[in-house]
Amino acid sequence: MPTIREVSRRAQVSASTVSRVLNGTAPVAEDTRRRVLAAVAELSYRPNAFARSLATNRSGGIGVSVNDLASPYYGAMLQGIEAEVEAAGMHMVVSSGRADSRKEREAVEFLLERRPDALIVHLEATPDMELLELMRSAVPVVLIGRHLADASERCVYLDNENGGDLATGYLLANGHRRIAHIAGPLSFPDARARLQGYRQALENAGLAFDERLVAEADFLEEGGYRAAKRLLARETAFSALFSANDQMAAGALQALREAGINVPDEISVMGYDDVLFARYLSPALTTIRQPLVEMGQAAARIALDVLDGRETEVKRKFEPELVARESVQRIGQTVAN
Amino acid sequence: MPTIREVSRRAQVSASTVSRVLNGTAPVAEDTRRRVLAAVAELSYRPNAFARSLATNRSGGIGVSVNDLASPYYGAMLQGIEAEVEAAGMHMVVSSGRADSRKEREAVEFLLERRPDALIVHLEATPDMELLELMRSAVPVVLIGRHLADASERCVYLDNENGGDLATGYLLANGHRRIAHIAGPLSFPDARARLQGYRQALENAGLAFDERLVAEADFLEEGGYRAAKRLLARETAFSALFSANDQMAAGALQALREAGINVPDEISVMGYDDVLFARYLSPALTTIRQPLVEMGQAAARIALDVLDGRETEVKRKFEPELVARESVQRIGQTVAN
DNA sequence: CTTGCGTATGAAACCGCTTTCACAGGCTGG
DNA sequence: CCAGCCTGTGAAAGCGGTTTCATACGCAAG
Repeated sequence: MPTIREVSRRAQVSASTVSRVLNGTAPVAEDTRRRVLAAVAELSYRPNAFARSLATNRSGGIGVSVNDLASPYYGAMLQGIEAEVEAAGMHMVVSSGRADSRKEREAVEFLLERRPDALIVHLEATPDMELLELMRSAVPVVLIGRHLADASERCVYLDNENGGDLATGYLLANGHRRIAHIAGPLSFPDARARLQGYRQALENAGLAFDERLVAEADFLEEGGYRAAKRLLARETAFSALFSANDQMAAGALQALREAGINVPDEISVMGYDDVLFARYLSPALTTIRQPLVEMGQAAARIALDVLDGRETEVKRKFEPELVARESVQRIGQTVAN
Repeated sequence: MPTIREVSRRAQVSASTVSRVLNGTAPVAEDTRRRVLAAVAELSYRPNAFARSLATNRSGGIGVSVNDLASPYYGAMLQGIEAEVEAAGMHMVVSSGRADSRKEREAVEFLLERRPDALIVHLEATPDMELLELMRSAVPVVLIGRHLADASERCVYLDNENGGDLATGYLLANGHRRIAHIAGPLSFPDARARLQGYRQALENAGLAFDERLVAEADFLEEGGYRAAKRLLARETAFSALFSANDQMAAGALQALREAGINVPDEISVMGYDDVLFARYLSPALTTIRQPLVEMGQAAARIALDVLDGRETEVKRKFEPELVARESVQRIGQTVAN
């Protein structure tokens, strides 16, 4: 591996000059500049990233923590983050927190040790207080998928309460009155907000909240499957089911199928997130779209803006959007097959 | 941020000693050791990762390149890699190559610039020659999901030909004779091998290969959907459809549904990969399982072993396994609903 | 013809760690 | 009793960049 000094010797200049040419930090005579570039090419020189980091105190890395690398939900976010980060010539260091407060803390610690220039985190299990403390640390932190009133300008989030309301409202508009809900882990703000939106919509429609219609699960397929079974076992009739995310909805669909219940003829099902596979479920899942890729991009853009000391004007609050497909149907109606 | 020198002053020792305590690179008297540790704690000192990297020429990072961060396929692999890499106290720098030979090259270049200690790459579009050249470079490279005869010990892969054969054989065993195939991009070795396995199985069964039964697509849902439509439009009857991956199978399922064709009563569908959502499709997808998480782990383990100069004894070649669910049915039979 | 300024460049300090080398002191074995 | 060897420690030399500071040069202004 050639060093900057070797390049400088070959180009008959000092190391400083090579550095200046490469970084454009000071004017260099056109002639010198060409010699340097030629030497760089001939030796196929690559600056040593460590040395550069040490000198500049910049790693060029953005630490990213999400819950689960294998989930389509986080995958979409990562994709958005990656696009922006790499466009800025930086890279992502990713680690997952597995939705456990201790593990989340470890993941953040882990990333911080690598001295990233900024952190983009999706932390669900970490309490607000701890989050605020983290955000006071030296490295800029952007929160994704969560809103903290005290750090609003560093949060990219979706109005989940509105989303829950939208989902439930759509079911109500289709004539449903007995609407079950599979909630996410209620220790997560997202899950609570969606549940809250659900209650809100019921209330607005003059319907009483019935906790026998609610089952808490874990945002995973298997959990949704089991939650649906529990709901069914309670023998509290319902004509529609709103799941707090698509993954659980997929599980629920399976549980209903196994129980010989036709969706949407007998029970309508509503998801949340609009992950990629939602449209390929059968029936294609009606759901609430979260613009995950865009949210990832926004988070990255904010982080980069903060790093460069720019005042950021990126959109932070995203609105949920209903995506009507086949799994919800007007009550009483039956689709001809 | 305290430096090692501040710690050393506080503990009344030299910086060397602090370094030795922290890294365990040389024996240190128990008493000194305690003083150092105390000073570290009091100052909440964290070694500067850049300086350390510069001195040791080790970044502690493993570069990982996959095609698509949002796909369940790569997500599972990443998960496996992450587990091993973090257990070894290292981190992942990830970048995606988007299955395009130029972009793949860029992604690798990008990672190499960050001086990772090793590279784990899933490169589909890059030609063998270029791959071999990459593997001759200074940093250890592990190939995942692809086999190069000339670098076998650095490849973690699945026997895809066998997988294609297994899938097709299962359909044959269920009495199917007219079996269509949605292939992946034939520029990818994986896709070619699966197609080859398909031909192989047909041949073994004494059936002629009929290219009208094969449609090439892109490994994505949408592509599978369109490929299935094309196949249907050809009016070449078939009773079973083998898709080279689950994502395309999901799309195909949708196309068949739209065409009013019942799966599996009229046409059986076979996937490949067993990604998470496969079981939640309707009908639940019968598929070929690729142990993606394990393969990711194996790749990481090999990389770490090479780094430590250990002779690795990790399994490299994985065997496909059939997962029978509901989308394939014995020909002529009809499941009671 | 000075003076002064702007431009282009080099020397050297510095970033914070690891590691080599030297050495002191206490033991061991011949 | 002394040579030789451990064990524990410090000083200093890197690692390979960036950046500050000084300087040389050319040219315009006085």
